[in-house]
Order: sequence, then C-alpha cells, then structure tokens
Amino acid sequence: MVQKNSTAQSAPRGRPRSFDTDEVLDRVRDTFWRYGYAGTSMDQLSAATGLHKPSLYGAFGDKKKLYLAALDNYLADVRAEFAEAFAIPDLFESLEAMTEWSIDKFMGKDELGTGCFMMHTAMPEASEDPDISRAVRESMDSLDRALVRRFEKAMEAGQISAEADPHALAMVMVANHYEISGRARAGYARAELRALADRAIKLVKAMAGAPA
Amino acid sequence: MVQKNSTAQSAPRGRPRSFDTDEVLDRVRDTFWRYGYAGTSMDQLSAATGLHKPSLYGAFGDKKKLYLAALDNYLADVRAEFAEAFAIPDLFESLEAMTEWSIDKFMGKDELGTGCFMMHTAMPEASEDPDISRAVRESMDSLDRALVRRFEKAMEAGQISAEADPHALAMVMVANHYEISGRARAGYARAELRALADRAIKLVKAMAGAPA
DNA sequence: CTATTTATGTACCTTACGGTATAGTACAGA
DNA sequence: TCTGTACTATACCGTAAGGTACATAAATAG
Repeated sequence: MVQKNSTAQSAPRGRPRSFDTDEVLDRVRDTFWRYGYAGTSMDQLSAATGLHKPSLYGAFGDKKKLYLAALDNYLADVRAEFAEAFAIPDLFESLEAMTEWSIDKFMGKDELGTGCFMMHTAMPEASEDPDISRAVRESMDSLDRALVRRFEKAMEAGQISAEADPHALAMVMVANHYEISGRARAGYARAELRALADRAIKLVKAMAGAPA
Repeated sequence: MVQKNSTAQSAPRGRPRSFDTDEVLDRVRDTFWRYGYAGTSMDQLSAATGLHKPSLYGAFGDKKKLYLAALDNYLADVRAEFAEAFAIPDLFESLEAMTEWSIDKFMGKDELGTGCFMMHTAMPEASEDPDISRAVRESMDSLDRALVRRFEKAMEAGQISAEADPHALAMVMVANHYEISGRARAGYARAELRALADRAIKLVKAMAGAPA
C-alpha cells in the first residue's frame, strides 16, 4: 500500500497488451463511421482491428463502451484540430483552416464521403440513449463556445466590427459545419462542400463588417 | 385483355388488404425514426403496425424497400408542408411557418426530440447504400431549389432588396434547418430550437435588406 | 523456480435477426 | 356454387448477433 498511486514507471502486473489502444480505437472509429453504430457488428470490429473479440471486450467492456471510447477519441481530435485552427491570429485564416480540415475529414479516405463521425453515428442512437445524447450535446456546446470565443478574440483584436454579434457569427459557422457534414455523407463532391464553406465565410465577412 | 390498364373502379381480384398502407407506413416511419434503420428489427415493425411479418413482406418487399417507402412518404409530406408554407404571400411569414413546422416535427411526440427522419435514419446508411444516398441528395436539392424559388419570388414581389442573393439566403435557411434537426435529436429544448430559427430569420432579414 | 496476474485464441452459448413455407381465409368473376 | 387469387396467421429456417468459458501464454513479484 506504500505506492498506491504509483507513477508510470511501474509496469503493469500480468501479460502485456499486444496492441496499441489508440491505433485500435482508430480502426474501430473508422468501422463505426462507415456502417453506423447499430450497423457494425463486433465481428466486423474484430476483423478491422485484427483483435479477437475477447481482447476487445477485455480492453473496452462491451460494444457501447467501445463505441463511446471511439467517440471520445474522435471528439478530442476535433477539439485539438479546431483549437489549432483558432490559434491562427487572423480570423479568416482561422475559419479557412477550420473548414479545410472539416472538409478533409468529412470526405474521408478515397473521397468516399463519410461526413462527421458524431453526426452520423451518434445522432441516430441519441434519441434512445441518454449517454450518447449527452455526449453529443456537450460536443455541440463545446464547439459553440469555441467559435464564440474565437469571434470575441477577433473583436478584441480589432479584426472585425465592435458591433458584430459573436453568437450570430458562430451560428453561421456551426450550421454550415453540420450542413457540410450531411452533404458529404450524401455524396456531394468536395468542390461543392468547399463552395458552401466559402459562402459561409463570405457571409461572416459581410456580417462582421469592417473593424470600427 | 380489353381493359388492360383498368381505372380505379375495378376492385382487385383476391382477398383485400386488412390495413391502410399509409397508416402502416406512418407507424413504420415512426419506428425507424426512433431506432434508426439498422437499429429497427422487422419484429419491432410488426409489433408497431399490428401486422404479421408476411403481410409486411407481401406489401412492401423487404426491409430496405419498406424503409424506402417510409422515407418517400416522409419526404412527400415535407415537400407538401413546405409548399404550403411557401405559398404564404409574405416571405417572413413563410419562413416562420417553415421553421415552426420543422420544429414541431423535429420535437416529435411528447417533446421527445427525434430530429429529421431523413437526417438521422437515412444518412447513416448513405455512405454504404447508393439508393439511399441518391434519395438524400435529391431531397436536399429539392429543398435548395424550393427555397431559392421562394426568395426569388420575394424579390419579384419587392419584399426584399433586388440586390439580395437568393442562393446565400437559401443556404442560411437550409443550414439552419439541418442544425435544428441535430439539436432536436441531441435533446435540446424547443425554446432553444426556436431561438436558433429566429436568429436565422433575423439574419435573413438583415441580409435581404429593405426592398429597393 | 514458483505463484500470481493479465492477455490471447478457440470454440461456443443464447438470443434475435431477416426472411419464408404452408395452411387457411375472404374476396371477384364466371 | 365453384374457381382462382391475393391476403392472413402460425410456425419455422438458417444465420449472425452480442457476449463468454476455458485453456494457454507472457509478463511481474517473491
């Protein structure tokens, strides 16, 4: 009991895992992404990860916990990327970076068109599963806040008019974000998504006005 | 062979159906709506409609055809309601009616929060199923066109500035529409959806300017 | 080296899935 | 009334679903 909360150097006791959890979660995420939560079987996940089912169950619990782990993984990734984009000093470069990343992600591998992982795999379950529903709400709120803060920062930096409404501006970008996700999954071409994003950025420019 | 394409008055030959197809499709739609396409079983649909499975298979084919029939049903409903809303002479009353109807639909029975049927049941399947993907694209295009036409009509009627951009205005309403759907399914309250819609309408007002 | 702990791999369990065979039933037409 | 036809009801089929028992393997602790 001496070293109760032992730090990282002490190796775990039994046989070590033969896989990297994050890599596995990436494969899991990609599989759920294509086929949806209900549409993905544990056998598919087993095949996609190369792990046998008992390993998956041992490491993550059950299908839902595995999904939630993949969702967390995805959302953390989004938050990190957006934080990076929003750290760019110029507002419109920020928005450009944000939309560019989204469109890349939403097109997916081989320009297949997969949309937002959360929108198209978590939302169908959200009406029946309060855990998933809460995760979605938290993520939406988080994106709202991040965008509002970004616009407030731009106002403080004098990049846009002091009379601009950060909440209205954030709404435009958020709604555009979700729309692009839907269009991507419906099979619209990258150029069409880009045009939508550009339109939104242009609108933000018009709304935000010249710096006072 | 005389009356090959007989008109409606000739009754069908065998035992008549004991159910009304549209009523059944409504129940089917509601069930898919809650649990998603993959998350809904034929047994659930059988229970929800009160029909035994052979009747469902006999009338609709298989699960996917049954789903597509429910989707068609839903989309026809949306088109009809929006056509009605867009027939209101005043533009902003039109938009009010459109959003009011959407929010009602998206909240669902008992304010449970179900979102748009197409967005949350068809989209997850869209990345793997070209039939569903195409139906979604057609529906999105149709809503785009309807909104653009509505704004053009408002311009012709001198309700908004002749310099306004109908496509930009339509984009705002469409993106807002899909966003409200997502928020509804994530469990946001009706008042929050209403506030989002009002913000979009307010933005449209600002963008459209006073009639020249 | 031995005991303990944890992960792996195979094989399997129970249940639920989409779909159907078959026997019976209600109608139109002759 | 008889016949053909289409729908209904029950019971069922083969398969795939989520999840696990159990024997084995690889590590640490003593």
